[in-house]
Amino acid sequence: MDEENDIYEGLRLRVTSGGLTPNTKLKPAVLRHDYNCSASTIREALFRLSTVGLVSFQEQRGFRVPIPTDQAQHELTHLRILLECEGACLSIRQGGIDWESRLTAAHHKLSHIEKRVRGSADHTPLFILWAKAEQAFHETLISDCGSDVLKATHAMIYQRFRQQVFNSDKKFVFVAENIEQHQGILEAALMRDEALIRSRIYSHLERNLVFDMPPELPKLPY
Amino acid sequence: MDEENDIYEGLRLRVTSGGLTPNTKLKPAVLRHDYNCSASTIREALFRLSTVGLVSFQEQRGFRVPIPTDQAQHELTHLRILLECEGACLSIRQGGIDWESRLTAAHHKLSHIEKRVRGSADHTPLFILWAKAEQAFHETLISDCGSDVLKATHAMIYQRFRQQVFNSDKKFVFVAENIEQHQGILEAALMRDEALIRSRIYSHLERNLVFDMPPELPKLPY
DNA sequence: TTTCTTGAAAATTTCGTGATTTTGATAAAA
DNA sequence: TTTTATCAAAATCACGAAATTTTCAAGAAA
Repeated sequence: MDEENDIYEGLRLRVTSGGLTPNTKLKPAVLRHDYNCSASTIREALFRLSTVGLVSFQEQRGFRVPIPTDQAQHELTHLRILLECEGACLSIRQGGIDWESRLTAAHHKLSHIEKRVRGSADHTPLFILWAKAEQAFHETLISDCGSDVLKATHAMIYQRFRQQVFNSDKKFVFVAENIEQHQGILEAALMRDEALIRSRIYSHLERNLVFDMPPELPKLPY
Repeated sequence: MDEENDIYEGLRLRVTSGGLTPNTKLKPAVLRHDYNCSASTIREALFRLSTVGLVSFQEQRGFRVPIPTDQAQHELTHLRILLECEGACLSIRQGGIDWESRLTAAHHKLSHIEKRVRGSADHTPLFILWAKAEQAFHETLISDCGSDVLKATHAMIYQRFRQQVFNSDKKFVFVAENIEQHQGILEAALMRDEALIRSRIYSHLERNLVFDMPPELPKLPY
């Protein structure tokens, strides 16, 4: 089980950003050769991935790479907004200098990569790097919310979101506006302005909402 | 795998509302006899349960019934509030007569059981029945939100919440106020009053929040 | 041609076993 | 008394193979 986790991570990477065609069959008997282990071990890892929605599973029909749909993209984006707004606002209230510091650091790394991406014609080679940095930034944003459950739930949704957009036809994973949007989110965090950070997180993710969102929600009761 | 799912469900019921002492070891070699299958099959089901947080797992140390903590209870309650408020408000906007009808039906069932519970001294025999009806009511509440991801996420959190309170010392699973609170939520839904239903969902779950909640959140940006 | 059956090949699920690791009791040392 | 060492019993993990189910191509019937 030392390696079991490596296998899990390896497979996760492949189904989220490995360039696999959606609906591709994932056969334990084949994949075992790539990881030098038995089919059962692969099966177990795939099973775990299916539980979090990263591979689809049908009994007696094996595992497949999930098919991206507009509906799924919308739903995953919606939940990301909900969880990240909540986590960011709680972090603003509870986080200290340490949080600000870690967030600034994460943004610095991300920003550096994004500027390199903007310069180069082909984004592909930098993609893995960028994806890691972007994930780190968004996770740091909610890191001081004080809720492991919220963070774990967000991590699950974020992974599926990343898989969805990477595997969809319109693979415009990187958009130039990201740079200023990430900047804006960082600023709102340092200003400790909850309303502003909500609005900026929403604007940042908005383009992934394929249907109309409900116009406006009233105050939360807490 | 016909039975695999039965085994999964059976084990889920046992760890969530089976009266097992927290931290109890779950040994595949022992449990296999209860389900008439091999240890590997049990292991696989336990693994799936651990992925959603319903059993704890440490490599080379096997599976255990999770230990309830105040922190976990608080976090699970917090997320339930967040997801149910969102799901209920979306259902108010998008749900039709059918939704109202299903919700009324679910409440009717729940209400009937709750009145029986109030009368009897020992709640235990009715508990399974009540738990199912209460889950059905809360799931119906968000059923027309239009997001499978939101519903699946809520289901996961709800299960863990139920396990948490059932396995905690203070096992006051049923409180008399539930009756009027469920009634109040139903009314708010039928009135299509989003602010009111948020407030009532919050009040309903509030007593499970063991720490202070942040005072107030501003408007959401959408 | 289209639809339905047939059956062999392929894939999936379940299972028992051996290798490895942890556990826990007992004894030795500090 | 407290801590450390030892080692047998118990539990966990990975594996390969048997049993079951699905897939799909080729032939029969409509």
